[in-house]
This record gives sequence, C-alpha cells and structure tokens, in this order.
Amino acid sequence: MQTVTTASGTRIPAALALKGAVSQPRRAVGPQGQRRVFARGEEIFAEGDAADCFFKVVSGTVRTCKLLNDGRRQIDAFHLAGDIFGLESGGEHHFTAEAVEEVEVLAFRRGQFTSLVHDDPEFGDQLMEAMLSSLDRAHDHMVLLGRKTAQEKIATFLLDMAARLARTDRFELPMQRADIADHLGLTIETVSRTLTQMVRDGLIKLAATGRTIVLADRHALQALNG
Amino acid sequence: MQTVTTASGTRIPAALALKGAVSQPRRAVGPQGQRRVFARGEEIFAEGDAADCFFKVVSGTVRTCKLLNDGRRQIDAFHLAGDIFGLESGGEHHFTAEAVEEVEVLAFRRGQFTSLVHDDPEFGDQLMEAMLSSLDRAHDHMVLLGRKTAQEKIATFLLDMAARLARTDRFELPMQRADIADHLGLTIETVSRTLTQMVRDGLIKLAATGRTIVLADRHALQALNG
DNA sequence: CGGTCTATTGACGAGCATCAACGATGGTGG
DNA sequence: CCACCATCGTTGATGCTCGTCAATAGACCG
Repeated sequence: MQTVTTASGTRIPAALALKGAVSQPRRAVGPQGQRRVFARGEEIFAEGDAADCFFKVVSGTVRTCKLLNDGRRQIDAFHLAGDIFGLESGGEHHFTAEAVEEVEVLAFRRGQFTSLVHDDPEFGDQLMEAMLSSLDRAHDHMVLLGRKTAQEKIATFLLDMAARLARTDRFELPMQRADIADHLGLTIETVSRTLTQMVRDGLIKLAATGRTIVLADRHALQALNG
Repeated sequence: MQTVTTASGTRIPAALALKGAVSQPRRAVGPQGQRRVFARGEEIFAEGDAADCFFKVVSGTVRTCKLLNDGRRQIDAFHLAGDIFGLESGGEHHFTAEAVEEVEVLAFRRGQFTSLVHDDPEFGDQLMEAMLSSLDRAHDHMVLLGRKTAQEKIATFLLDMAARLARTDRFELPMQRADIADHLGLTIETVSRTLTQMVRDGLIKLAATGRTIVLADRHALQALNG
C-alpha cells in the first residue's frame, strides 16, 4: 500500500486523508451531525485546512497536535468519547487532528456559528461548555508542561486517563509511548523509564504489552499530582 | 505597611485584595462594563473565587496563573489592553489574576452568559472570538512549553511581546524576570543568562534596567521561533 | 520466517536548575 | 539629603534531570 511518512515518523495510508472522508455521502447537517469513521493513524484534518467542520467523538481516541518546522511535535490533547474538538477562530484549523485508534466521530458544519447557537440554545450551551472546559484543560496542561517533573507528568497523565477511560483502577491506554511523550513534553525513553520505575516503586502495574495499566497506589500517585 | 508574601515570593499589600475593589461604587453592568483600577501586584481574583465577573483590559498588564501545592507557579498568559480574561466554565475561577503593573479593567457580570449573547449578538461574537483566540494562544504556548529550548522560548516571547506592545523594534517589558520565567517554564537565572547571550550574539539590545528591549536582528529571532 | 513497529534498557552528555554572591535601583525614614 | 533596606537583575560554580545515541527483544503481519 502507498503510504506517507509524517513528520512524527508514523506512516499513514496516502489514499485515506480528509478528501476521502469528505467524499463520503452526506446526511443532514443539523445539530445531529454527520457520522464518519477513521482508521488508526488517519488524519481527520490538518493544520491549515479550511475549518468548515468541528467534531464530536462517538468512540475511539483522537489526538490534536502541532508541529515545529523541524518535526518536533506537541500533542495538546487526546479526545475521547463525548469530547468536542476542532472548534477554532478564523477560517482554518491551527492544528492537526488524527485518529489514535479506530475512531467514530460526528462532523458539524460551523459556517453559521452564532446563528446555530441562536437557533438551538441548548446546543450552543454545550459548545460553549466544550470550549471553556477545553480552555480549562489547556491551562492545567500548561502547568504540567512548564512546571512538573517527568514523574509528576506521568502520574497526572495516568490519573487523568483513568478518570476518563474507566471507573476502575485497571484500564488500557489507547495510545503508544510516542504519543504520551509528545503530550507530556518528554521523550519515549523517559516515559518508558518512568513507568518502569513506578512499577518498581509499586505505584502501578504494567501488562506485557505495556498498554494495560493498573493503578496500584492511587494515594501515592495523587501525591505526585501537584 | 502590612504585606502578604505569596507562594511566588512577591509581597503585596494585604489591605488591597479583591474586597477593596469590589467595594468601589458600581455603575451600570451592561455590555459597557464597570471600570476598576488595580495597583501593581494587586490580586484581581483568586483561584477558587466565585467567577461572577470576567474582565477586559483597558490599560496596563494582567497575569493569570496557577500554583502547584508547593508554590511552583505557571503564568498561562499576560493580558494587555483590549484582551478579555476571566471567562471560565463552572461557578468559580480556576486560576488567579493579578496586576503586573498599574492596570485599568472593565468588569462584566457573567450571570446570564448565553442570554447576554442572545441579547447582544455582536458582543457575543466578541466573547466567542476572545475565547477561541485564547484557546489558540494556549495551544501555541503548549508547544513552547513542551518542545522549545530556552533560547527559542525567549525568542518567541520577545517577538510576541513586540507584536502586542508596539509596532517598532523597541519596547518596554511590563513584567519582571520572575514573571517571564514562570510564563516560559524556566528559572529567572536562565532567562537572564539567555537574554545576556542574545545581546552578545547581536540578536537584541538591552537597556540598563533590563526592561527596555531592542530587537536588533528580527530575522535571526524569527528563525528561532519554530 | 524475515521485516517492521513498539517498548525497554544502558551509557553518556547537554541543558538547565540550584545554590550563592554581588551590584544596581528605588523607596523610606531619620 | 543621605543612610538603610528590600527588590531586582546578573553572573559564577556545580550538579542533576532528562535527552541523545545505541542495542536488544517481543509483537504483529504478510
């Protein structure tokens, strides 16, 4: 299969970019949105694309990220079921959205933003809330990136993922180490080493594949959370 | 004078907190807002305060920041004339806002957020735009915090401040080194050293007080901007 | 069974933090 | 008007955290 190598080193099927998705048959574009499915690694939209749509995750995981000109990557957020992403100022997207794993989303046209809010106040409130909580998360993440140690970053990340993915202390990470690293401002080696050290310290347990996490000492992790 | 030492080590007059400002005479609270003035170092609102107001800067500089429990601080943004800050989800503020220098703001009640947008669509658009551009800035800043070197952080910061403060290559920084450090995820020593090195390299010039900056080589700075 | 991708681990070094000292500045009170 | 003191910025010495480079092993797939 023909593939494209992105700046982050991952290869995605060349034929499966946004164009392919856009060419899918359209349904009504009201507040119920249009269903779309993306495969693991697929691009949902890219930095610079016309921001004519925003999205709500139905299932799966999406990452939104920015790149520096030399390929360094920062993942500003992972979006799980129920999350809204792709809302932006101006006419084009300022970051890239990709499917971390197979993902199902609802796409909403954003041509008439305020009129949509006007026509459906409840949906408008939901959007407003989405934006504000996104801003909230961004602020918290800035504290993490600017002021926390590697250990604290990982602890915060694991607790956050646990809270969003499951009620239990056992869950499966949908993303690989490179994604975690680029989200936390670390390298994959530091992520791996820190997780290993946490296993040694009895804070967590780690399954063979490295994706399944068990929070063994929530209290200690919380203490590292800041 | 009785002072209070904050976690970041700065001392502010104890008697001049939010209460003092609130007790000022009220004017009408419509879209024109209520004028308030804060002195250098004064707190405009604190993390945990009821978020019944948001603000627009008329003149001066405001910083919004978060603290970790051991006092480490992250300044997520500086707000200059025209900027809106304090918009938040939920009933209370999730960060602290303080005057970096003497500042004049307009305070807006946010009780009925959507109804306000409903009644005055233009003001609503302005708010929406403020939120979205704030989100935009936050995303850019996460790239800076997570993936840029000290030199790149400073270069980006100086170019940004220049663009917002002046049209020219000469401007005066309204904040001290500690604020810059806590904004960029560095220490004051590293900020100082990096600026000194930039002077040696001919990228900038620095006045005696350290507050006046001249961009001597915009091109080179831009190259460091990512 | 090769080839690729992912995760882990080790050795080493660089970038930045920490600790400390010092000069310059500005406000305050005698 | 000047001595005093707190604040702010700079500079130096040292060390640690985390990044870089490299090798290896397991998982997955055609």
